[in-house]
Amino acid sequence: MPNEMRPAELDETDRGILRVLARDARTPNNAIAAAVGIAPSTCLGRIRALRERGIVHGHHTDIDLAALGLPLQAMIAVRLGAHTRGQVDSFLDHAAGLPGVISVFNLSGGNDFLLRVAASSADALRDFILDHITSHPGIQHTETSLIFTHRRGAAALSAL
Amino acid sequence: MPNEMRPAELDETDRGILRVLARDARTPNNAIAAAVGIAPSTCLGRIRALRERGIVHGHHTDIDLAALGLPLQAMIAVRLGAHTRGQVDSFLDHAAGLPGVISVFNLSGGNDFLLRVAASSADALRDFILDHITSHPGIQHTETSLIFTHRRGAAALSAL
DNA sequence: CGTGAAATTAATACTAC
DNA sequence: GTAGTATTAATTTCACG
Repeated sequence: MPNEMRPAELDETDRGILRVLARDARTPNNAIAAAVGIAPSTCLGRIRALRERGIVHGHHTDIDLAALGLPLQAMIAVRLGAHTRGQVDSFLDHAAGLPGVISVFNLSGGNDFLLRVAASSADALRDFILDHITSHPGIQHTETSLIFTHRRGAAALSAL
Repeated sequence: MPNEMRPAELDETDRGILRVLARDARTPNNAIAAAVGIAPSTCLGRIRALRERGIVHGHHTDIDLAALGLPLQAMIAVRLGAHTRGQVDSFLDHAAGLPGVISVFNLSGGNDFLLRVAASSADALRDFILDHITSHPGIQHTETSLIFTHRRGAAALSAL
């Protein structure tokens, strides 16, 4: 989600901290400090500043959804009839709050939205689409693809 | 990425721990313990077990890519000519390692892959596609959509 | 499994450079 | 901005219920 941020001046120390945090967000402050060669107290201030500057959004744990009873994942492409800001924002809010939704993208091009969802079964996925997506006002078309596999890239790391 | 996991028996305590970690992966162990009503030492063991059982994959920090000089994000749909396992795996490995790639999905349906990428500019995005995607052997078609906005859902939380 | 106590290690304010 | 130091708090191990 590109927002209001300018390129922001990050020195090599900040980059090092981010590199460590991107790989393991639970790394102790202590260990981060050692990894980048500064004192722990300094490191603490840096991390706090990175959060306050909005460069660090948060820290999330990747949980195996299959282990939680959601072994299926799908991408649902959604097209709206109209494209007023109201329609778009309304659907975005709606979709982000639905159970099983991992992420929602608002896109340019033929499809307006892409939803990544997790489901317990093919039936549950179908029900999800019928109950929460196609039933939403203004939806013109949906198209669902199963996600066979997912791989995490290293976008953040490659930019550091 | 649905893999080999069975629904896995998670009691209410495990679920509580995961709920806390999903929201803030840097929550201290003893705060998690207090939140779910167990001793810190017990909590530590639970968290370790959740990692060993593969239920927790890792902890990642969300970094603002715009602040890192990558203000643009796009979804690139990719279609292969053939669909042998070799072709698919080869592209998956290739794509996941490319700079700026946030995630790679292997899908059913018309498009074989979906790449979420971050770029510094429209030119950089075009270069990325020409240099790394369309130049890859076996690529039949690509289609790029800009990501205007992204919203994180609460899939994990809704399953806990 | 769960715990509580003990030892080690880390987080956090300060202070000062 | 950076670090040293003192205090408070958290992590970790382990013997035991």
